[in-house]
Amino acid sequence: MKQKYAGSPLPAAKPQPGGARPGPDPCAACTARVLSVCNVIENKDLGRLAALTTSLGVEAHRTFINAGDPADYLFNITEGVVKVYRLLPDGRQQITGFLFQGDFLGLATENTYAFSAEAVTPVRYCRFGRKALEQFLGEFPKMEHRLLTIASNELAAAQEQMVLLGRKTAREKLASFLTMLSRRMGRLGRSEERLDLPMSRADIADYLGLTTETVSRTFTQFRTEGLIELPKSGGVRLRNRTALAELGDGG
Amino acid sequence: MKQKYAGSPLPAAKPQPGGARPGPDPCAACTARVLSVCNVIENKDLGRLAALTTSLGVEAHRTFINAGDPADYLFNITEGVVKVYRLLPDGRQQITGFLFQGDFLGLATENTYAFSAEAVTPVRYCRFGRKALEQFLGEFPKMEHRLLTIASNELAAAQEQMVLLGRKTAREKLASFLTMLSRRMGRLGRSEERLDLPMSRADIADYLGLTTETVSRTFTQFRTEGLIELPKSGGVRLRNRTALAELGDGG
DNA sequence: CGCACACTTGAGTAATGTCAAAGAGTGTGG
DNA sequence: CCACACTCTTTGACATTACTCAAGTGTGCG
Repeated sequence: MKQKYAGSPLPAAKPQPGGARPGPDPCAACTARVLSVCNVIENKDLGRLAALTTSLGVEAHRTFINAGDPADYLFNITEGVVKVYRLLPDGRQQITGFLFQGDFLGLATENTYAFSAEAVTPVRYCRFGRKALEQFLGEFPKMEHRLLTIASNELAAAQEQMVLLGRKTAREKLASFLTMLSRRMGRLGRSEERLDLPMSRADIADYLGLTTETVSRTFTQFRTEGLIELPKSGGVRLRNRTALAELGDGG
Repeated sequence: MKQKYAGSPLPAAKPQPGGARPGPDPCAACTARVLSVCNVIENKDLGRLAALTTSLGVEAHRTFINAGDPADYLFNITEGVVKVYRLLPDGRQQITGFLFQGDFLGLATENTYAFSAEAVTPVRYCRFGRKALEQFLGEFPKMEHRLLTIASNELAAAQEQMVLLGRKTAREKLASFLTMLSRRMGRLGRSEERLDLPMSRADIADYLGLTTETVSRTFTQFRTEGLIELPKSGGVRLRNRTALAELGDGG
């Protein structure tokens, strides 16, 4: 199996970059805090937040939210990559987003989740009880305000993705995807040129509304055209980010 | 021109169902209030809300939000149908949503709008200054909470639309659209069987990621199969809503 | 009455999907 | 240590859905 992360055991409490560390006040030590919803809570109140939080790890390929399950928790990804998706009855899948360090997950107005979420790599997250978090939000309106900002951002991203799915060609879709990922990694302080691509071709296809074959062929096209390199070690190197960004914008 | 609403003049202050009426406390008289974000504000505070509000009307086919413009206002649709859309540089259009009575519009985190909005029929809306509304939200956290609920609902709808755009066939897309519209009209207390379809075939196509021709052909198919009727007077009658709903769900 | 516009229908095309097979990397067990 | 099995990816041949281009129909408005 080529799968880089399959079955790798995930130590329950191993301190790692971006992970919430165990201890009396894990939130204070959380290296993902600056990236996340928690950054609006002052140090003196972090203990309160920590009290609602459980830090958990899941191995790659484990589904930790199932569509239809009671929506009892909200999540904050502290490490790893998550895919959020919906299924049609016959198994067709649409991935609605990939989540990274600092991303928030679980906003729902129904009593059950309308989506599923699966770890693409080994993942660590903080889990909040819904009821408890709602009470906390009542006391800290700053956090509710922050959540509204996050939701607004996601809404804008969702609209952008609708343009991609409804109106872009396969080439434009893949170029958009690589550009988005590159910018995302930049914001996380990682390389914008050399991307890991932890998700499979099938996942990329299910995110872009294509098939694996079309994704693969388009990668090959881009390589042939000198836009990217596909090292044997995996991942992708963007050789011409400007051209990719323009192509992705339909220019 | 078949266009039912083109150029029809819109009296600036004519009282009409769902419209905010002029007067000392227009919000108190607003028949769209129960449907909208404003329903969390108690009667005694409605005057405060009314003070930030301007009730305006636009004629059909007028664009009242332009992508790229400063995001100085938020909107609450009180009457009519609005399309929200994004454009690619070469003119390809993706409609991200149709808005009806009571719908809220304008959440944005950037300083400029990332989308455009155009009246499909004559439209009336309440307009809030962004700064003023933000201050108001600080005083009425209930309203901020309500906005978060609205944003969460929209997020769920956006994910549903991504499934449609990325994974459904033309038939499934149109069936989903008709079903969604039918349920929407039901919630507004209108007929779920007899739909107006104020938007053009081109708009429907731009919403579903199709062309007008494909939308037209699929309508004809549905009519041939006895799923719908297409009266000369316009609109559509759903003859088998159950079958349409199943088709739309990919069942 | 006739133009303008939206909608429908038809014919042919192109982009992407489907089906099939081969290549490549990784882990397992002999 | 090597061979096998497994999965992911790539590539090829072909099929199909939906798009493009084009013409024709219908309706409202000037």
